[in-house]
Amino acid sequence: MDSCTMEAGASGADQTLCPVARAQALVGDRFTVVILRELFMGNGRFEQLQCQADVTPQMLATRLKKLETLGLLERRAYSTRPLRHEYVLTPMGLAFHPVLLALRAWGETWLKSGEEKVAVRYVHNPCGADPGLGPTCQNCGEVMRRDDLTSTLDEAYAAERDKRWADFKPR
Amino acid sequence: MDSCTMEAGASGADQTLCPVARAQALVGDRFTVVILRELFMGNGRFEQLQCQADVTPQMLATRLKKLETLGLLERRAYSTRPLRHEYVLTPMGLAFHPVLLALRAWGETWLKSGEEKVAVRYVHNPCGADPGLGPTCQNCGEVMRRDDLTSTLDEAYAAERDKRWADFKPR
DNA sequence: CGCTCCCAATATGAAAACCATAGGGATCAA
DNA sequence: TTGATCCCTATGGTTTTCATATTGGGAGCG
Repeated sequence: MDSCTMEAGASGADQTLCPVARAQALVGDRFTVVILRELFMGNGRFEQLQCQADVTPQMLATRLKKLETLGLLERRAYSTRPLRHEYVLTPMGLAFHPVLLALRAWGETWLKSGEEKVAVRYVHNPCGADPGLGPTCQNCGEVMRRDDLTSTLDEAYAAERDKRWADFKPR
Repeated sequence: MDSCTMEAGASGADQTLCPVARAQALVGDRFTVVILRELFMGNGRFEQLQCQADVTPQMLATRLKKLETLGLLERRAYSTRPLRHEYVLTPMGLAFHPVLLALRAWGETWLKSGEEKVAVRYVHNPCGADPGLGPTCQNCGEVMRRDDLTSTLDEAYAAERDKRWADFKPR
């Protein structure tokens, strides 16, 4: 195993008192956040992650091990006979959701041409309305909690994902 | 200039419809987020950034150029005669604050030994109380907006930063 | 058994990113 | 002139990441 990839931040990022720097030392690379996004979307299988996060299997294996070691996710067997595992977020991993929500809001606001629609639309279950980009529901004002949200992919984004999977696994 | 460092996400991260992946393609490396943190703290000078973010000058220069190109910050002359610049966040950069807030909350919650105090304590100006880890003020319930917050560094964290600066610039 | 498919990784060598260190140009103070 | 400060660039070696191919266990099938 490549040791350096597994370490947090080499120099002193894991010793600083700054929580942002600490978090960044764990999560600050090109893949981890996107992998977490997939896990939040319910894709926990190796192949799916590799496809949708656009990661090489090596990087994926390394990241998953790291995240498991850190306690953000755990392996769970979804099939015993051909022993197969999927990756599931732990409470620590689930607690990361607000970061993704904030990143989504920023990306939707600043990184899109006006043409495009919101990639993932939510329904805020308690009030039944679209909560917007958050962090609070624009309709009822409550904080957007993951448990209270139902998500729907925009048609174009769903198509993009389907295509990726189709190209990844040619029939 | 090394071309690859400047590009977003190589393969297709800037073409995906997912705002998280897009944001991650810009910001997803070991330095950028910490640099942004420093800018939010008001440290806009090259040397300070280099010291507090623990980055080599080369990486820092590259990242600053990238962030300027992307529109998150701009160079501003703070001295004309020995022409010196500092780096200041634009609206697009300022809009990134919720992400740092979410990262801070996660880091404070999951990445600290119980011993340590909160590294940065806020006062929520409208209500005068400590808003907690957010995203809404635990006292008055309003969303934590950067403009409404006054920050104080914990003594230990302030000492850590002072020491870094002292070691960086030996008297 | 012999063959193939599926899924989850690993191996390997090449390419890119990154780091440590040193240096350079501009200004100013002594 | 000498030294000091600040911002940034250059060089060369180390580490990480990528692209591609391959392994290995188990199942299904003839």
